[in-house]
Amino acid sequence: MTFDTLADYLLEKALFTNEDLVLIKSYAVMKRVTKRDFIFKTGEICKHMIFVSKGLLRLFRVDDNGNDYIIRFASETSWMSERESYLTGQPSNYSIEAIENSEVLIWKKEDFRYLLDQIPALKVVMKSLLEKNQIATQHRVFTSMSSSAEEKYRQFIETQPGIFNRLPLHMVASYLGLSRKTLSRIRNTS
Amino acid sequence: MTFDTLADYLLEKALFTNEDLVLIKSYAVMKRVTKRDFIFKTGEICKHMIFVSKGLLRLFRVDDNGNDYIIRFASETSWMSERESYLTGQPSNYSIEAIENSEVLIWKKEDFRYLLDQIPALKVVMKSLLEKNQIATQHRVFTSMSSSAEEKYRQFIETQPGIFNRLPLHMVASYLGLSRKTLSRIRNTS
DNA sequence: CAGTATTAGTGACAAATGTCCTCATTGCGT
DNA sequence: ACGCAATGAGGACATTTGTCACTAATACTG
Repeated sequence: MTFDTLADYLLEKALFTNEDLVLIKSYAVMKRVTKRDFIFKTGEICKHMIFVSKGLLRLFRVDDNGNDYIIRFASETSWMSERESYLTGQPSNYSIEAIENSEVLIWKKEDFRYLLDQIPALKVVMKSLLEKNQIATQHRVFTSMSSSAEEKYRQFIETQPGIFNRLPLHMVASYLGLSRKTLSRIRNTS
Repeated sequence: MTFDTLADYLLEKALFTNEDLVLIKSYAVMKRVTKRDFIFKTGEICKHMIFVSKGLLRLFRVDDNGNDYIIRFASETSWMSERESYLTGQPSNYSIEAIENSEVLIWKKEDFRYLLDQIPALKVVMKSLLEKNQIATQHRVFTSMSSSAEEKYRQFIETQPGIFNRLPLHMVASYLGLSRKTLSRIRNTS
């Protein structure tokens, strides 16, 4: 069942009592989304925290020319939300879409804040997550500047093997900031 | 005096009692660094939190070919540290160097953690800082993918005017992930 | 104040990457 | 099962960006 995935995940990360888990669950809404469904659209204000129990999501942004750039993916046992809008309360420039049929758990922002206050272990988990995310993003900035297209591609396969083979190549290109052409060139020079 | 800059900064951000400020100050060590001095070097473990009272620092990383890439700058009333090493306790891939003669306040990691525990206002300030930093970094990832060299340059001037005119151009190039040649081309096509 | 290091610019050329288009194949929805 | 949409590849060409080498101006240091 969908919530078990979260429970297992949490218990792996920190000490949660059964009551903690029940409380967390009580505020969660389970949602099934099918491939290509939007969970969240540009212009909306992000008022939810999302946990992916099954499937795969993408957070992306569209530029003035209509090209889209994937900021990050979230597969099973990953959290997803648009932090900027979530924190500032401003309309978001990003969208969240399901790449596969997925199952997610959703909490309202206020409820999640309440849970963070009530359950120290949850706070610890989320804080460590943020830190890791920050480190990963900074690393990505460095890689995007210092690595060739080919290196970026190889690194992506290495560091995200589980996700890589579930993605159409144009999404890999979008994530890496490359054109499809460049990507297909790289692949045929290996 | 150096510490006053911090006090003013903090009082602008949140409510601090006089005792709070005295406590924060009591753990701080003031340091003057001259242009080109390193505050922190690759390979070391980052065990300090730094506040820039005066001057300008850069956090950068060198790749295998010896090219360096600036991750971020920190001028007066900015915090600086290498979060990754600071959090993980692992040797850092980054260095911190003074671009101008600067004055900084330095706290030991343990002391700063203690201060965060003792002074809720400080925690609030630092947390909000992290969030802003996260948002800015994510935005930078998007810009690095979606914008041309020229757009990146224009955006940098717009968003960091105060820092821009204190930097040699090759550092702007390094921050933007461009070659010096590209940057000078851009500047002469305006 | 001399001398060295730093900085900005540029020409010639090479390499990387992008754009636009076409085509074949796969796979999904009705 | 059929048909359209999505996917992956690639040819031809344009554009961007980088590399290397050199010059000139400026700024800093002893």
